[in-house]
Amino acid sequence: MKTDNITIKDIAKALNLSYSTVSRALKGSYKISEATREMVKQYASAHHYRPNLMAQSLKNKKSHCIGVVLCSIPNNFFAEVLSGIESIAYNKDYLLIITQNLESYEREVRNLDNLTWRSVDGLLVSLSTETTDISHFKQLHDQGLPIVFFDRVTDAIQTHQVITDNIGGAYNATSHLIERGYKRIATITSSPQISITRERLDGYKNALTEHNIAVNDRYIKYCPHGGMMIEEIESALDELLQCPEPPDALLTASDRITIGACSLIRKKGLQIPRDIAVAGFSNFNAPELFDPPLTTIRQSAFEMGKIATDLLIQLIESKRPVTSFEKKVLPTELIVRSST
Amino acid sequence: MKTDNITIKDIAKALNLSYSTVSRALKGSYKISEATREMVKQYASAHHYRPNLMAQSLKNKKSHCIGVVLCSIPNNFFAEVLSGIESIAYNKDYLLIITQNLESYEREVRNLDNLTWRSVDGLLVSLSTETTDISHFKQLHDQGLPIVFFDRVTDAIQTHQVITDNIGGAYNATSHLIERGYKRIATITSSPQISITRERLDGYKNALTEHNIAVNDRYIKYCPHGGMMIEEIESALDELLQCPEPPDALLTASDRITIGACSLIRKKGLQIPRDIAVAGFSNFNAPELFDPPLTTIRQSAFEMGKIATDLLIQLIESKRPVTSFEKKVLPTELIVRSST
DNA sequence: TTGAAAGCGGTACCAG
DNA sequence: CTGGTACCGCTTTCAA
Repeated sequence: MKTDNITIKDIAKALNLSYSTVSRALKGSYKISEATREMVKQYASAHHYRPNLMAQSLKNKKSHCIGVVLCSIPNNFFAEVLSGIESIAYNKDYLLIITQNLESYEREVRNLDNLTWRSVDGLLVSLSTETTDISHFKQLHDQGLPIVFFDRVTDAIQTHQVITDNIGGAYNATSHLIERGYKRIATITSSPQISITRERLDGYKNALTEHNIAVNDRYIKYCPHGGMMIEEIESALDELLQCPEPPDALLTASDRITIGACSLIRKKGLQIPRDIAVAGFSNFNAPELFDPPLTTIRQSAFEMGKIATDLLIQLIESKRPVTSFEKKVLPTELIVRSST
Repeated sequence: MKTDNITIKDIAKALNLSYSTVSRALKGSYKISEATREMVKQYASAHHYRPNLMAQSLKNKKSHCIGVVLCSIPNNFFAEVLSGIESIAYNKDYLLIITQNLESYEREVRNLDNLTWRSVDGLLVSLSTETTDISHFKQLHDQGLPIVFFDRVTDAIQTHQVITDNIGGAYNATSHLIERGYKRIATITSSPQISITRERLDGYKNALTEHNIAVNDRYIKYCPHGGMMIEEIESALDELLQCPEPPDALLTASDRITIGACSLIRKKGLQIPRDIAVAGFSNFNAPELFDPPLTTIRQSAFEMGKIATDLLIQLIESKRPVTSFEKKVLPTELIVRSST
């Protein structure tokens, strides 16, 4: 099976050295003569020596694995993040274990359990929409497992965070709608408990308030499962449309909600933007092909994955305990098209 | 670090048994008295015993890891496949190592090298558009590494394959275009060397021939990188439009090509389907929102991931060498919308 | 600077 | 049915 790799013992025998000498030479230890180190290294590379990672893991209690916790792989935004994660992880020779929880708290817990069993060296986490109790993460973190949160984060655990400028993104989009002349701007957003919802809502409210428009709670609708089920988007939309003064513009707070809402609006025979304008957070790769071309708030998803992974690997490989943590905030880009 | 798991030795000490007895009891070996087996199992579950996977791997030379080789994670089709792979792998307690090669042969080889170093138990492979020489896979396969190919496959290695009914999908779409009255049907497809290109082209040609339309080679354009670079789509499209008799309909053979072509057609000020009709392979989740709503050939991507993973795990866990291999062909669904 | 040996956590063979 | 022990491949004390 596999390539029958040569081991340290083979090298030792061939060179008439002890195992330990070979091991030290390969790691470039200082307590080794230049000559033997060179000899060993030469022999090793000539014979394509590759350390057995399982043996190393067993010994060092380091698996060189990173666990990824997120809701759904085929979600455009997360797929792009994953691509960024992969690009860094692979260059630094970390292996990825990817789990998806489909916005279920229960699956998140179960996946986490599995990941720790696999003894990952660190965790990249974006919380599920259902998650409020984060003790499963807290416990691991307290035991010393490095964690970096991205996108949907929590302040209850002291560690690095990489997020989008959700406040700014929502603020800009809402301001844009206001400047376009829309008066009754509603929003359909994700579940109330996750960070991105709070922040996007803040940006939305800030923009309204600054423009002297009263925030109307009837114009704010939540999708407990982040739009994973189309029904929750539909009922949110229906409630909005049945308002005495139905909204003339809509800010949608995620890929799934944006697409779902557009699709439903069309099904109801309404026209965008004539009947209702739509601007949404979305990382679709072709929003200009939509009918009408969609005004989107685009996030730096690939970048987010790269930065989070970089930070995590720093944590994992740091010799001394890290005590100061960063909160990286990535810019959004508002791309105005004819849906608004 | 991590949960300080209890080991077999701890159990042995606590119960005054030998390591081997405990080990056997846990694996449900027959040569163990009912009484001790029960006792051990009880103690183990009471103390949350979890076998150390690294130790097991080292001993058994099985990593319980599956390596995935594909071109790009954020590609809709592959993201869906991945989701299917994850769903099976996770249930069967396999870990995924995902690599992307961005359609580069060189990266594919390098990734593969890394995967084998990681000593994966098996491989799920979809070839890059650049790949013609598959000796890197062949060598591993000859050494006994289980491999299942999906989507972009090769017949040069005797193993399971899971593919889309590309011939049928392209045939149906082309026939549909013919029936709609289009006379000059062109196709922009992926690189000539990969299986899906050949098959989709066959389906396209079959449909034309059956309807007594001559196959015109000037109407067949390739994208060597599967449309990864927009320039290759653009030059393909330009050449088509500059034909003496430019096509009145276009069959696009992948997600990226479909989106890219639509986008370029629009940029050129042409209208779909008035100036040129478009039907394409695509797993976008909202083709009905496009302008115009897009006629698509949808593949069973999630299903493909599930089946491929199932087959691979069967291969991995099979006691006796497997000699008969399956070629699973998954149906496509032609969804007619107004772009044709 | 080098070598011998213990041990990481399991598994499996050989005795009894 | 159970215990003892060698070993998977590598790292790391402890001696020399």
